Amino acid sequence: MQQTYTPSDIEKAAQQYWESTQAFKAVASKDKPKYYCLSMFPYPSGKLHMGHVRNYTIGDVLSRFHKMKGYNVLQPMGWDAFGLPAENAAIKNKVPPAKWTYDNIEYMKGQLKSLGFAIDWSRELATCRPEYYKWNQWLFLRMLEKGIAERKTQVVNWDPVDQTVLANEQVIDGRGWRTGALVEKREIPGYYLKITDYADELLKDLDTLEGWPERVKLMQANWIGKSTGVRFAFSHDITGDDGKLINDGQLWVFTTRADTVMGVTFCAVAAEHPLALHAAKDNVALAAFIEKCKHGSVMEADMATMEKEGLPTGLYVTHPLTGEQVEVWVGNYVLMSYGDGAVMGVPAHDERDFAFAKKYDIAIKQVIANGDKPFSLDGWQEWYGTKDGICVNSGKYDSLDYTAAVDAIAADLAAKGVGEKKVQWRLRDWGVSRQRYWGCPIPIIHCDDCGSVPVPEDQLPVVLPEDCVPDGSGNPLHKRADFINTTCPKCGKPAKRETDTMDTFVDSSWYYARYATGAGATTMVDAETDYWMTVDQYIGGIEHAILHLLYSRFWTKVMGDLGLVKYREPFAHLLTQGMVLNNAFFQKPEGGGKNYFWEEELDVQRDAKGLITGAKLKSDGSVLEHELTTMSKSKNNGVDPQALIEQYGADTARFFMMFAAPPEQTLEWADSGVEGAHRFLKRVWAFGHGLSTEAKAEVTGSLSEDLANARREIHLTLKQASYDLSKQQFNTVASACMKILNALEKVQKDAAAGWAAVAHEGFSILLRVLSPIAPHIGHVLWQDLGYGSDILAAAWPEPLEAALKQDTIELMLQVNGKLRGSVKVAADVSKEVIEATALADEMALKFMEGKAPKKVVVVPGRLVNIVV
RNA sequence: GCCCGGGUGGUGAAAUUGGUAGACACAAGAGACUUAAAAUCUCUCGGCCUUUGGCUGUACGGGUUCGAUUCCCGUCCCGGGCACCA
Repeated sequence: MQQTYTPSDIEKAAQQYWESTQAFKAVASKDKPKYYCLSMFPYPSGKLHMGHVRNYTIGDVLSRFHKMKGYNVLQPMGWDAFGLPAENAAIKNKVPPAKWTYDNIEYMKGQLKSLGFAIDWSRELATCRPEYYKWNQWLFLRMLEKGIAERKTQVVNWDPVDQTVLANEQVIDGRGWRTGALVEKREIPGYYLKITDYADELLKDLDTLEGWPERVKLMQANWIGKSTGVRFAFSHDITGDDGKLINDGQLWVFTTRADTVMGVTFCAVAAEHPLALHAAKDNVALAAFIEKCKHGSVMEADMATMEKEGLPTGLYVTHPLTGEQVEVWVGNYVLMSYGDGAVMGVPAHDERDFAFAKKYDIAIKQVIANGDKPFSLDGWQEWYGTKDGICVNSGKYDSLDYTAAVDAIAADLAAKGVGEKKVQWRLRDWGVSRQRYWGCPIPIIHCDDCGSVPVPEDQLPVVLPEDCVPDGSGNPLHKRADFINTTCPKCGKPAKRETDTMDTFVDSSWYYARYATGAGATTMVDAETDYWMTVDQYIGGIEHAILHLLYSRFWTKVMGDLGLVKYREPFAHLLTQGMVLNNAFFQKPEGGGKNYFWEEELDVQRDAKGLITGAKLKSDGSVLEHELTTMSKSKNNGVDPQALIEQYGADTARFFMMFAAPPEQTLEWADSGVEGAHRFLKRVWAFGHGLSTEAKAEVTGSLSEDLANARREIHLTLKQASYDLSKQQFNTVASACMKILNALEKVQKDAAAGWAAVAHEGFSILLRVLSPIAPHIGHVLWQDLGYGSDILAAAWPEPLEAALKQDTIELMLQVNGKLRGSVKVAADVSKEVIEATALADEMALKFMEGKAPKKVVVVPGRLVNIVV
């Protein structure tokens, strides 16, 4: 074997071996338990970044570990290939999104292959291929039939200059990212999937997901947001132009605080609410305010932080319990699309209403008391808003607590026929229509006579033309007569195709099932899918904790209800990988937004601790701001792993990435430890080279103390590493590899008889623990040292009790909880003997200062604490 | 603003989830080898002090406990998500 460690040769040889033996081709088989290990597929943005390397190395370590444990492993890979960045690239470079995407896929696939991942490439898919998205369309049509999909109106960001719908990401400080024009809210028709019909099951089934992190389940539960409240109506006799009562003379609201209904002093409605529009007809100021509300953001974060503003309508409604007249206001914080587009205002017991009432001088009426805490109008107190209190100033409801008051008030409202208890979900239906070109066409044909007609199944897929070049204004499909013009499937007259495409979350909601179908499947899923599903281990970024994972769970349940699959949940175990962060440098140009620059374009100043104190553009010296954020194409801060792979090899890149931090932890990227990882692999190689000429033998008989200690250290470390692997804590598995090598190197080669046996035993353990992380060097050394032909077929090592055995153990000695020394005792000694030994210890006596022990705490195998 | 995480040496981190704080590394410093450099190897490395010893120390302030990085309450800071980025 070669004397020097040359990753390029080693990695080529190992990869050729895997390729020629089809080592990672997954074949359904009942002989072994199956292990479906899935990493979230990448968006083909151009190059891999460190987040990808982290994600896929984690998946690969788990895949290879399970292969060695005797599982039938499936690890597939594919491309989340539709999306906005391809259109942005098209605008910039005048290249069709399809070409850009396919070129990126080809390059990134090469990068993934060079990292030596144990992927079954025969199952590769790209969501922009008709043979894949055909089934999006097919399932969408099934959902339409079942009433799970429906057409209604949606609110979008509209750029009036480009005449284009903007994604939230493209709205910067209320303006279009390219035009700088003030963005308007606009209502347009679109398709929704009724995920709210599944809210209950999506919430309940979280309890069955034992392999999911608690925090993700908690986030999903909060997102679904089940709350029980009361929906009730204020009455009015306001008539519209047609002479009829607006909304049948009822203003409906929903509240989770029905116990405070007696404290209502105003109502607030959304700017688009019929009462608001009615009042605005002869109120210029109100009309202007409503117009202004149209320019607000549709994003929840903006809604929650913006200044709450409102205007009175001059209209009054009647309180259903008190009969009092309550004024209706228009509030910029009330959403028409949420509930009934109206809310009750209880300033005394809702922080937002309190601020609103103070600002506009609306009455504040206390109806909840907490002990004898004084209620003051001066400032908001935390307790005003809590549910622990009793009703006051509430007539017959006085002295009731929260639960009793809600029950009584709900009953009275129900008796009058103007209200009822209602379960309310925070979760909203999933709007899937996108006014964008590079996505899966929605299979609908619009006919002047027949309306919206589903495309017949035998005409699927509706194929997206791949040669369009978007220019940023409107959807380029509108200019494609060959795509748009068709005939109505119902009446045969000329008709137009829907040009909206589907949300890319649709594509990623079921790809895991498609990987598992057999080659050449003629249905969406097949019998082989049943063998592989569910996914045993899913790995991906924590940023997907809610949306993608919730949509996938929903999609699975829909497929289940359509009889396509038997499982109700797609992912048994979930590992949420921490994000890889890097500094991003930007300037804020006039008109808002952020312009990002690559660090190479800048001079970055740092203080003695390495913290960034400032950054200037090399070209003109202008000053930049910086933030620590996720690596992404749009922020010009992604670190391409290619240079690392070329300089040090894939094994170093993988090993370093695993060593740098535990997988779930956020990682601030710095390559300062890469050298160390590489040095370690060089030492592994050198040790293997030295050992390759030593005869192999079983460890027998008694060993010298040094050898026995080294062997115990190795087996102890192995035990810890196996435990760490079960916890999916790979950074300490990597350091375990280093500890084993340190132990092996520490004993002199000629120290004693039996050295070679211990060294071979230890080194073969090292290679097996190391190989899931650094598979190339593991594979080649395993062969070169003659341990076997394929390390993947080798059994996972088990620590030997004989090697771990110890006669005496050392316990830490504490006096009053402070470390004062240690005591050595026989390993099998009783608590009483330990106590006696400790109390007789010189250091113990010194720090007891002659006082009698009050208590002696003995923790077996760890410590003894004398309390005086 | 709301929901979910995180904060430990100069740096990345570890601590078998209440039991020796800083394993394993990186960086730095000193030394060995070398004509020299690289590579490699050895040693030192949280802070303070009166240094074969002691005090102190896990963002900050309290609490529970024989014992707290770990559990509880409060505060500050950082990251993720907030429904059209993926």
